[in-house]
Amino acid sequence: MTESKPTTSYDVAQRAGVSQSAVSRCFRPGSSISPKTRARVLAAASELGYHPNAMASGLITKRSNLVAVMISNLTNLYYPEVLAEITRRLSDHGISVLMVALQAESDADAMLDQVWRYRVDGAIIAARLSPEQLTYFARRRVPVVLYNRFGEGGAVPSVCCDSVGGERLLVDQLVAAGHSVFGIIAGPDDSYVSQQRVSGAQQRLRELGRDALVVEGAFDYDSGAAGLRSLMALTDGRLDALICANDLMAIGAIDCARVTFGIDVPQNLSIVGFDGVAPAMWASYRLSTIRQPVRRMTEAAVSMLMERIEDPDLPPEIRTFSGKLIEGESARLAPRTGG
Amino acid sequence: MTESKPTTSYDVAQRAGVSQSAVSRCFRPGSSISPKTRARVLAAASELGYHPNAMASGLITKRSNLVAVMISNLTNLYYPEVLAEITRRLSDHGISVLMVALQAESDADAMLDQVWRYRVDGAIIAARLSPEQLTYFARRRVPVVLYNRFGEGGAVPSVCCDSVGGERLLVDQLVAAGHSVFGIIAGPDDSYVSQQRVSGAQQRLRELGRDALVVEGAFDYDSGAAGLRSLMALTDGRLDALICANDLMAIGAIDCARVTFGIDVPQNLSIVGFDGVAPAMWASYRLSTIRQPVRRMTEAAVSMLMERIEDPDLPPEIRTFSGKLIEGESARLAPRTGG
DNA sequence: ACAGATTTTGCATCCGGATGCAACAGTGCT
DNA sequence: AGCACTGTTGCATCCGGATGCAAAATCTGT
Repeated sequence: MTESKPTTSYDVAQRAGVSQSAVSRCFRPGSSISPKTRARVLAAASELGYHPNAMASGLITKRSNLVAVMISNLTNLYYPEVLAEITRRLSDHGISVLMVALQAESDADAMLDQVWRYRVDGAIIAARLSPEQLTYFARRRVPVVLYNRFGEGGAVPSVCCDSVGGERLLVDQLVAAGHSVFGIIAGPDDSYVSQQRVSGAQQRLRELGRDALVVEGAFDYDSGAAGLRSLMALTDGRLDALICANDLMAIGAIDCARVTFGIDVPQNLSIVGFDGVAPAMWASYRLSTIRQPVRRMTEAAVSMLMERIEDPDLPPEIRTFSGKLIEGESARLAPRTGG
Repeated sequence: MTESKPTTSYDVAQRAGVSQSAVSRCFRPGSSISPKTRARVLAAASELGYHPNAMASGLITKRSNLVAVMISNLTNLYYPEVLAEITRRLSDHGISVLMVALQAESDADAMLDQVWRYRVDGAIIAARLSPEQLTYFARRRVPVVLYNRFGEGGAVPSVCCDSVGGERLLVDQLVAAGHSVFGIIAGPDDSYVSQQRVSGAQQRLRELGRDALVVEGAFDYDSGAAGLRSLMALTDGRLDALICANDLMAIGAIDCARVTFGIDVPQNLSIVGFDGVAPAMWASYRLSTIRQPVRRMTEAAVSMLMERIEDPDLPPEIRTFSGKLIEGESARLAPRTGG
């Protein structure tokens, strides 16, 4: 038994003996429909396997109920969780996700073309877009929430984890525990998160009268290892505290320290990361890091977006969340106060 | 300068001094348009920032250019790469991804409702759906490709990595290397992949006159550790070869072996996994495993789907890919022939 | 320059649901 | 019964592009 032609609201209307309008109103919350008619229509609909056509309704209501979620490097361990959370929360609002996975910066325009064609109601962006691309959203009045990014001098709503505060926390602990030779492995230098984390750490180190060598990484495992090798060379092996701009590089550095240099972490070298991804908690690493409150951040991102879809004129807002220090065992930290 | 009202093909037509039909034909490959008109239209379109409305065109062509990608546990380390690959490949075909992240089995129906509403042209499914849900796709004539699943007795097109063959390879090597007490940590027992992997391993062990204890896991890190503890208890610590149904459990088991039991892996216990996820290659693990050819598999999934979108009457087809043995260092394997 | 072949163009209509408006039914009250 | 009022319903129309068809424009060959 194959339903060859898809059922429309007219089919349902005919079967239920009502007008097409009535069917439409049944599936549209807030419309005026008598319980009796509603029941008849819903019965007919389920017999026919009817599902309202989102394209037709989007066409006339100008609401696609689609939100673009743009993520640059999905393989970053941190983002899958974010994506899953966001998708789930949006679907609670009856909204589906148009997935946009960006590889290089280059293909962003081609991907954005898709976004425009589908007339998404909004976008959550965890990818690097150019200022022009961002303002284009504004020009088209498509609400946007940036995730761990910062755009247009604060004119774009964003949800961030407090990188500066997190790094200060880590630095305080490392300094208090008596470390002396500091190294930092940054992320790609066009990354806002990396800039924040690195400068947060540097600033606090300076405040405490310390200094740090910085090398650039790429937020991935290999560059953590490579970064450590560079820093070991630069410090003649005297490095004793390593701050990595994310967990993945910290993990790469830990492995490299142990395997390549035979260094005991944290006895002879403290390594800290940032993010709180799942592998950071694994027994081989027990990374000392700052865990981003993903649940609260995604919830904020989604609710900020929904508010702006309802009222596009809401002023931009930047919500910053504090990360939680995970003591772990990859760094010698100051003994807990009152512990 | 805010474009308050979105531009339509009529606006572009007016500006270019042509009819709306001409504009439409400019954006539809294969339509008859003179180069001169085309240029005029494209100029006007770009001046106005025009993007065809995918909902309007989908409504009339009955092609949404949307494909649902359904993934159950995004946090599984293996799927993000699959998702990124699939998204990229689909977008090469001008198709966007409607992301469906399933948490529990329970909410599948609610999520599917979204899928039906958007009249997706097809679906790639890496999630457990009920037979009814799967046949519903067929009834609605929406082509589907399963990813590492098996449906309806082979009546649904699928792309799989050869679990049985992979496990045989691993077992052969483990047996040849002289292991004697085998344990298996399975995945959830409703997982097709787990069934295949476990029975593949068991079958080959039996052929070689060996036997294995099996405990159930959940495809995650913790259940790898828990599984190892169970097996150690069951074997009085004599376990010397552990086959895990995926890498993540193998990693959990390695950590548990080293940290909880102080066992040297692979000297006193060989552990193998399956998938070839990124962390499996990390220096702390160097997991001996079977790497799924993700690129080739996603390419196959996408092209199989595209073919069936063009011609929905193509017969089902199951394409199985062989994984590649990664020797790693988490298991003592047979010396390579000819090595 | 002209008939005929070919391409380009515009017109009108369609896709499937949403909604303002007017007609209609049902309710409560005098 | 009559009237005002709230609650339902159907009609007609609209959203924005796609496309069959016929008219118009361009090209071909002589």
